[in-house]
Amino acid sequence: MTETTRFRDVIDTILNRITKGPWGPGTLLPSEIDLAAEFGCSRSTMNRALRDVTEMGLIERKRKAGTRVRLTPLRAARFEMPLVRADIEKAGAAYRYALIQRDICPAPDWLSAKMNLSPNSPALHLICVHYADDRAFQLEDRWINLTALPLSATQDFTKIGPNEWLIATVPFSEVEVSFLAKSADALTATYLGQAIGEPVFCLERATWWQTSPITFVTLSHGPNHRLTTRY
Amino acid sequence: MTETTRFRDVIDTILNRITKGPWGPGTLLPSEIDLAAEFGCSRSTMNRALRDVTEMGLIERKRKAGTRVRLTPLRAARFEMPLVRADIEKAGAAYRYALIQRDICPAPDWLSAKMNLSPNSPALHLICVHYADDRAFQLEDRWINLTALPLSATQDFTKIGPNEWLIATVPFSEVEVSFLAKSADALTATYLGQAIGEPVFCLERATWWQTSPITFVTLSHGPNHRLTTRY
DNA sequence: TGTCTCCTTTTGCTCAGACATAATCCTATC
DNA sequence: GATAGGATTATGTCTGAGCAAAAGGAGACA
Repeated sequence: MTETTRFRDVIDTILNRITKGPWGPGTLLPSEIDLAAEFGCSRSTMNRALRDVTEMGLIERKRKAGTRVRLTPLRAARFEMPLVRADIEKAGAAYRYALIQRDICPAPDWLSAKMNLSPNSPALHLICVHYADDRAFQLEDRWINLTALPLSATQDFTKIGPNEWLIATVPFSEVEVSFLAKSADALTATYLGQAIGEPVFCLERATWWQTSPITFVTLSHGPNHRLTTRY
Repeated sequence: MTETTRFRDVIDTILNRITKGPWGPGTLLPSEIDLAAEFGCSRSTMNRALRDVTEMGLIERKRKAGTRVRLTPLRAARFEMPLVRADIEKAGAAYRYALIQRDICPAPDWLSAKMNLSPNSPALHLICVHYADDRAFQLEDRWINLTALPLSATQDFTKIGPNEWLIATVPFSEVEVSFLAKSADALTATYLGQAIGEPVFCLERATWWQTSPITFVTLSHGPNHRLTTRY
């Protein structure tokens, strides 16, 4: 009698066979139909199980070629990145936002290179701080491509942060996210209340919409910040 | 004529309605059946589309209560964490591994607390370095619960790293991963070739198997390391 | 008023069958 | 032997139907 659901059972068995069982790295699994027969379920169910295992990063599937256990069984983890506001309010703190600096200037070279902008195209440069109970929680250093989003030049960012405005305004399509550790520079140190050179946990996010670059942001966090997930 | 697949079209439309259309945060969507009728597809297809959007983190679903747009539209990102070896070899560098230190001692308090170990239970403590072309790439500081995995005490970790051994030996079930930025301590500085206090990008991973704690590891990376994903 | 039970709605999952599509394999042809 | 094209096969997707499980709501009853 199955306690849990069918496809979850199937997934468990598959995981076991991959990690300890006979299906070592590189193994070509039987076809969906054969597996469905073996497990006594329909192909739909087997398909769903195998799709889920694929998402976990353990197998690769190609039409006609079949299903193969990856040579390097990587595990993929999902990280949720809520709005700063939600993040702060969920922790029970009061959220406050402040615009520190606002500039319109040609995009610097590193930005043009990273986002594939035409050289010297105009950009809106914003620096903001997000506070949790009057403690600085996150420093936001954002560039917005004015060619793609001229509307942002007239937007007043003193009340509503650029992040929330962008989410409400632009549909996302392509996003590149990076996590890294940086030394606090003068600006970061000042606003996050750290010493220069102290480690800062940063998230960089570049966003495109149908190949047109929209925005690039660096989010720097205060000390001891960590991003966690379970699975 | 649909260029792409049906459920992908449905997803796109749903995303559009959420981000710009009439379905603001908190909206209660129509039932699967009604939506399927509106979109001219079967409930299965609609179900898959809605499940996918749920996975993206934009909506929440509950039986009988219905489907609701999340108040805080978080976006989830998937990060792949391959084996160090695979990571290094993919970059075209030669992989080398070294065991620096091996200890058997009672688990320290912070570890017992974090992993929910009984106090002073024996643990195997390993420190290893992973090199890419003779440059130190990653420092691995690992604790293994000897009560759950007594086999590891007799395992020779001078040739094969504990990570690869564990992956091949223990089926994983519950994993907690954190990213954070640390200051390099003496040990890290020595083996990663950095100055003390320099920022280090760290990954912490705790692993359980059926509620029994298996291992806790801190992976510290050299300067300028970053973890990136696109979606 | 409070609580307990039963009913209904909505999502969760499974099934069998079907067609579409990619990619490999094989064969005919030059 | 090389190449082009068709047959084969495994996955990708869709359908319509049905049962299961969760949970809100209504009504009975103390």
